[in-house]
Amino acid sequence: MPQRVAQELMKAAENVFREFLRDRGLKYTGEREMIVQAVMRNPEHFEAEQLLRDMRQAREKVGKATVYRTLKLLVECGIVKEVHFSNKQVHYEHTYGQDPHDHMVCRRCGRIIEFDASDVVRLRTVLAAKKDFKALSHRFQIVGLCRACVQAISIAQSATDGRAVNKGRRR
Amino acid sequence: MPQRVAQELMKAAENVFREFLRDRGLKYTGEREMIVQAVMRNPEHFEAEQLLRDMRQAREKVGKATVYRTLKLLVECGIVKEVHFSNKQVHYEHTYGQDPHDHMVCRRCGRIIEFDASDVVRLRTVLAAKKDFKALSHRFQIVGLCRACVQAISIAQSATDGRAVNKGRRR
DNA sequence: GTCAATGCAAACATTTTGCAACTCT
DNA sequence: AGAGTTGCAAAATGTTTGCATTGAC
Repeated sequence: MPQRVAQELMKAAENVFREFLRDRGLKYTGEREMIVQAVMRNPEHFEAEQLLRDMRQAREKVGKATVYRTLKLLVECGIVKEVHFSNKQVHYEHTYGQDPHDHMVCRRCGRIIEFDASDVVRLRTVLAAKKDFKALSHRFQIVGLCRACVQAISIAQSATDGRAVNKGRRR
Repeated sequence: MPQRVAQELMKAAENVFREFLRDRGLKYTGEREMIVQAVMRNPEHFEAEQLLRDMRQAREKVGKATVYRTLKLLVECGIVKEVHFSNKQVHYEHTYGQDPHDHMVCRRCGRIIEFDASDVVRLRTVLAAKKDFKALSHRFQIVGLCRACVQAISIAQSATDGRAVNKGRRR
């Protein structure tokens, strides 16, 4: 069943992309088709390099430049969104057919937890109004500790209670 | 008067940094001192290269690597915060002695508007609790249009009313 | 047939690192 | 004295670009 849904979503996304391209006089090439498909079958969050690896593993030959160029188009057309977690590379996520959400990022293990964005959307509108600003979108991440890591830390903590900890350590 | 406040803030920041370093067995070198000062006298938001340029203009000789290394320490110690506006390079801002705030970024002219973060802090706590997550900090930006740009656009809009616009354009 | 898209490699921009010389403490 | 720090230049990333060739419409 998820397989079926995924299939339909993928088709739908392909159509959206094709129309988007047609409207601008751009071409729906074989490469672009392969890339939308790869995006849609990739995990929720991915990076450009990862997508490329995935495609090459699937024996789909595309150039790195094409992947970057196409991702840009997919962002413009709203199928994919850029997310900036760390500051190394850009992360992408497919948003097509998904409810708007934002992320909590665990500082310790890197785990990503999604949550519904409607409260944030509500808040952004109120805040923007106060500054005569027109909010169109937002970037929001909550950084902290997931449950497992809170526990892990409190255990480590109690094991060293009363002793000096972490003094003089280097980077 | 702002000069006087700035002086005091700068001293205070220097002290915080010095203590932070001492606590970890690191050294408070001449270079590090120059860098904190440069940071504190720089505009609210800056990039590493900008800081370097600023320091060289002020005849303060430091290596690029040292600037990057020291900025990292300043972030750890809480005097400076990383902000990710675009995705080119990291932006920094000094947060020492400032009220927590977040940013609205105008999509058209790049203008940055700050706003008080307390509502966001409140919201992040509520949201985190629902997911068994412990919020420590957040990144939040509202992307949209500032007043001037909303106006500019609506004027441009009415000037081309009734004509086909922006079809078939390339990148 | 035309205009756009591709792939490659080279260019880029930013940040990090290895290492010998130096400097706080 | 000795651990930590510096600056330089080289390396590493991640992304973009120029251009000759190929392909969609």
